[in-house]
Amino acid sequence: MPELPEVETVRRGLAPVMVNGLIRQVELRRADLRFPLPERFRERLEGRRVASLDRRAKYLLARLDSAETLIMHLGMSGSFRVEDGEGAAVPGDYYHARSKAAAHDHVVFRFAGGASVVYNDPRRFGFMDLAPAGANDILPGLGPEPLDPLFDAASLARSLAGKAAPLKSALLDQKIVAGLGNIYVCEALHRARLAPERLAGTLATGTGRPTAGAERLEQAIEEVLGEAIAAGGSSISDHVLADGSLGMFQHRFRVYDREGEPCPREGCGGHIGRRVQAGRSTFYCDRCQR
DNA sequence: CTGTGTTCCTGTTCGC
DNA sequence: TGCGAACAGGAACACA
Repeated sequence: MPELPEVETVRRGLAPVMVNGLIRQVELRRADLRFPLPERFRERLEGRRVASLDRRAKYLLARLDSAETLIMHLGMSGSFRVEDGEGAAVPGDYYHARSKAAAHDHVVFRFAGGASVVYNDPRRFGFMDLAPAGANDILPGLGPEPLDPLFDAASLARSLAGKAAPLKSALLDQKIVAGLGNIYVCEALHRARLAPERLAGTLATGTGRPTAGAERLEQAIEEVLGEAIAAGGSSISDHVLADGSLGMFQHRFRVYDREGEPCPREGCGGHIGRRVQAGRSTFYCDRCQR
């Protein structure tokens, strides 16, 4: 489920509970998620205080006062919710979250003071790991953060230079830009008026100067991610905020899951098509994306 | 090295 | 209504 905006939304929801919180107890309801949980997972967490909760790409990183880092990835269907001491949710539209909960609650972090953070993940594509103290390059191979000022059209064009892969595949590649998934790649390409099957290398030039297409794409990525974060992410089926409420950006999709509808671009007159690329559905306007 | 296809798992939706 | 097939936001891995 979650791409960068959803993970960032989750981070903001969890931060008030987790940051400076003391992990009193960890309950594991199974020994593995997508991968086995790391050695001595409970022992390394219990009694530790969370110094900060960061996000890198689609990963949540809880820095502990032991200098270890708890790495969490939500996979396709993972979500967190916050409960108070009695097992009821903090205020919010909890009903939605509750209906899916319980059966797939895999990990519970209980904090001193009574709040709990519960990880739920029906498909179990998510995972958690602990990076030891002093580990450098905790998440190797990830490309730039798209909302980092260092990410600009020139660096994007450089990353795409020489690539024979279609833009759709290239943007899903976390080494090129970190944090985009199927939805936001489709949305960014539409905003940039670039066809998903266009070859990535065509956005670079020999001179190192970015093309107009690369400029538009970089702008579109920043814009769509920023708007999505402001809307609390997109709730397709699983994404909920930590208080159980829903993200709203799914109502603002221009192409994703809109096959057959008219292109929302003013004066375009095209229609939204769907095709499978790299095994995933790609939605695009058949007229204004080139 | 590059790019594509498969796979992990469960739940929901769609067509007959 | 019931049932099987297709499909779903990710990413590691195998393979050509």
